Amino acid sequence: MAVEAPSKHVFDFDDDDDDGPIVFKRNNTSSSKQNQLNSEVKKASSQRYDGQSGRPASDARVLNGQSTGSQNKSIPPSKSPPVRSPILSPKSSNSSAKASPVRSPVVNSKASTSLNDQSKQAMRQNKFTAVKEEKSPMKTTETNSDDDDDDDDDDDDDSQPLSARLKGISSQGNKGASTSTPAQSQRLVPKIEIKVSAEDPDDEAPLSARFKMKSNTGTSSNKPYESHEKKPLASKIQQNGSIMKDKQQKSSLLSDKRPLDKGNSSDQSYAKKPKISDTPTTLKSKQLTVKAEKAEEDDDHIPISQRIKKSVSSDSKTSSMKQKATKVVSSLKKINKNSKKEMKKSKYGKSTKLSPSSGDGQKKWSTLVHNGVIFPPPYKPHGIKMLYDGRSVDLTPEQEEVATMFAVMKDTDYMSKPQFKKNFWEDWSKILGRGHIIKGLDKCDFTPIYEWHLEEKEKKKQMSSEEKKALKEEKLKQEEKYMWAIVDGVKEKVGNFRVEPPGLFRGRGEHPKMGKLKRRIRPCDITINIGKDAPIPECPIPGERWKEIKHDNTVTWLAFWNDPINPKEFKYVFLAASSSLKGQSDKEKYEKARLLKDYIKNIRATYTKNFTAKDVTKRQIAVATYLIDKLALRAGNEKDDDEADTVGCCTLKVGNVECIPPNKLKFDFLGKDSIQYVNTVEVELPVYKAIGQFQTGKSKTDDLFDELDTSKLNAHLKELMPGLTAKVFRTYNASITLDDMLNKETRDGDVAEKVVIYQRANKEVAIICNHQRTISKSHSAQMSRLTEKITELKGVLKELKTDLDRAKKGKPPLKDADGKQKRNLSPEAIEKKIAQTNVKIEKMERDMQTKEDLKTVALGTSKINYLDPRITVAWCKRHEVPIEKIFNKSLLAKFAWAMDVDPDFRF
DNA sequence: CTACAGACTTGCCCCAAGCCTC
DNA sequence: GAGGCTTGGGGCAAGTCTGTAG
Repeated sequence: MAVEAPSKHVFDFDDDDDDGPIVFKRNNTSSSKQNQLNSEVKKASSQRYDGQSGRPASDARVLNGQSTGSQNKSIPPSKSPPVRSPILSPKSSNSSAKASPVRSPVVNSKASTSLNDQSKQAMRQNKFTAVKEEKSPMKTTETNSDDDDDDDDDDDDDSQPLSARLKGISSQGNKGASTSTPAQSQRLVPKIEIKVSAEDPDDEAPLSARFKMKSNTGTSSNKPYESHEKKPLASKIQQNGSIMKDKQQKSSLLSDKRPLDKGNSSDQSYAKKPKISDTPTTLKSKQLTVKAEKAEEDDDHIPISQRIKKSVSSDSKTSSMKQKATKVVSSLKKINKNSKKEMKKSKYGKSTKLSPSSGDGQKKWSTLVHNGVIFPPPYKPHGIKMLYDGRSVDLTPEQEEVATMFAVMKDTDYMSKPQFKKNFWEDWSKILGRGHIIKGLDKCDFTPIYEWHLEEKEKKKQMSSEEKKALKEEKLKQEEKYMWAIVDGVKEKVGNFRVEPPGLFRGRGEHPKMGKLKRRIRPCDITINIGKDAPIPECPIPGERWKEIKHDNTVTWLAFWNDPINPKEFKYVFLAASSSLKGQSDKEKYEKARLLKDYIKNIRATYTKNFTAKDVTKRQIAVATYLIDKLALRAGNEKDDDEADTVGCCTLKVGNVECIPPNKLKFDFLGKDSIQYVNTVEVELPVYKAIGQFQTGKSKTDDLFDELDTSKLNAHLKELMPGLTAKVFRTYNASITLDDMLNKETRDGDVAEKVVIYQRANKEVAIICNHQRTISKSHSAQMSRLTEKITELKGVLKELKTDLDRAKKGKPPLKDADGKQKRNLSPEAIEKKIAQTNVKIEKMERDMQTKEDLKTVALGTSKINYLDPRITVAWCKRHEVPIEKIFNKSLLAKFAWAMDVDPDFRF
């Protein structure tokens, strides 16, 4: 494997999975990004840590945690025990996964969602209302200080998540508002101080720790050989984490490994250079500094409710929990060690920052080694003859291949789409050639091929598990070498190293190109990006060669080819989500969103003021920003005619918005992936009026915001906050909603109950973001089965009650349905049974409700992309919920960078 | 300033595995 | 042990956003 080759010094280490530290290194190391990350990290962690450091206890803890912390942790022996049962984790995952996905191409799922919509609306409405009140903007500006964690600020609702507001409106509105006040007062109290320390037994620590280990092993283990090399960072990390205690040293070593600038760079970051790039940097630096000082105030941003909780709970329980949590997570921490260090530094040094992540043009890596990509096997003709006009037709392998692509899609919705067939025919007929017998699709009968396909599928299914296993291993063996890359000396998983196979284009919605042939990609289509000193990957297809070899370390892709459907576009091969490169940018994304917290008040004030601006563009920007903020709409870039006709905020058409007096707007449009967005919301009157103005004199298909496009909008947003773009609002509102809901609604209870709270918050976010899924085909069957079971149980209950009455009178129970005599039980025993049955019924009814509620809501997308994992990790630590209950294995790997967060972390 | 190229992130669905129930 | 349901991850389409050339 490629990996070994590079081996570079560094590499070797991998073996030990333990070296958790590696991860850190990365962060540090990675040059530009690293910096950023570092900086961010610093913030984030530092914030809490550093920032807090100012603060009493917590800080201390943190610090310790970082460097020493690990030691401390290690101290508690308790840990070890917990570590073990890895098993748990899997289960947990299940639990977490609540919503099961269903598929079926329903476009309008939304309709079904009506309920959701309602709730949404409610929420939103609240928001709106709330918003208005908030207006007092000003603060922000000056405030810029962002802090990472905390900032102070306003207590206003601004900081609050939309959801909060919304809710507030609906029913709960009060909570938010009322609560808030008190909260503030309390907020300072916070946290930590109490942190008592840690003694807690880590027992609980659970899974996460173990998990990590596992995962590592898992990954690595699979591979026979080197556990070392192979292990993904994440795993390493985790392991490290767990191990860490002892290992700190190691970590250091590791860090050393990363020779690249990185390590240093990280330092720099600490140092904080005055930002390079953009504004963001500046901000950041500011933030940092500010933060330090502010520490106390910080919480202002936090929704009151949250604060309250913090303060309150924080005390004893919290602290203890924290400790525990910490421990649990501690393993993870190790990972972060480096980061922590950085943070510390940052504190001191604060300042600098790194360039913003994107770091355009910035160096993303110093050395990059990988093995290129793997191609799908060549087509193997099956020789099954399709029919044309009732007669079997001979096809060349090439013609047959494309015919098979079509035949196999027989039972999909695409077959009912004329556009699909038309495009397919256009491409296939070219391959058939002019004089071919087949003159059109109408007389084609692909059934023989379809049936052959079904048989093949069935054969595969019927293979013995040994055969399946052998096949799997064979595949793994072939792919092994492509699965890993070595970035700056660290082995990282590659995301999509398999070249896309040929097929028919499955565009979503009414895509004009659906059905077109996506031709086979060959080596001569592929550009490889690799380190200068790395060996160029051997072209896996004999006699062919790569299109081009590049050594561009300002980008993260390992390879790309032009999309055969749209040659102007590219298909990239990137590292996996668990890689530190991706982790860094993920973290940066969330830090930016957190930064928005400091500016949001001002931004809202600004757009509110501009609802009535004289200048139309200004007014449109104001209204668009409002919609993006309140409804979490996407920016809405312009699209070409050869793409599906979907819209986002800036591309809304007049017909997509209906004004309903006195001040409601009904939105109905197809958004990304042609998912319908339907929502009726109450808006502030000026917004309502402005929309009306934008609509007058236009036809339904005209642009609502005719003066606007995403670049203008984003340019404006950047004036308000460095680095701010439309999509940041989605991240911000999603994360702050989660943070707020979790903190408001979590109560004492068992883990399962807390998980339900989490799911509910997750669902709220999914609704805000309009993350839908199609209703499972078997949904209604499942529901009726549940209903039946419940009915049955109720029958049982009734019988039991009868038996109970009789038993009390000393009579024997009645015979059962089969006429058999039932066992004679004591009244106590029957009562117990009744109670058990009741519990069962309740649980089933709850499950049913959940299933119904989530039938069109997809929770996964927000979890993966919008919810700052630190919120979840910190909450888990605070409430002693094993992180595995919320994050599955891949999310744990993806969010390795967040595991070490302080339990007090608030978005 | 616009259009386009380029580089990522986000998003839904599919499907093989694993899990659960009977 | 079979069959149905759930899950996790892969696949790849479809967005966002930045930089640059003209």
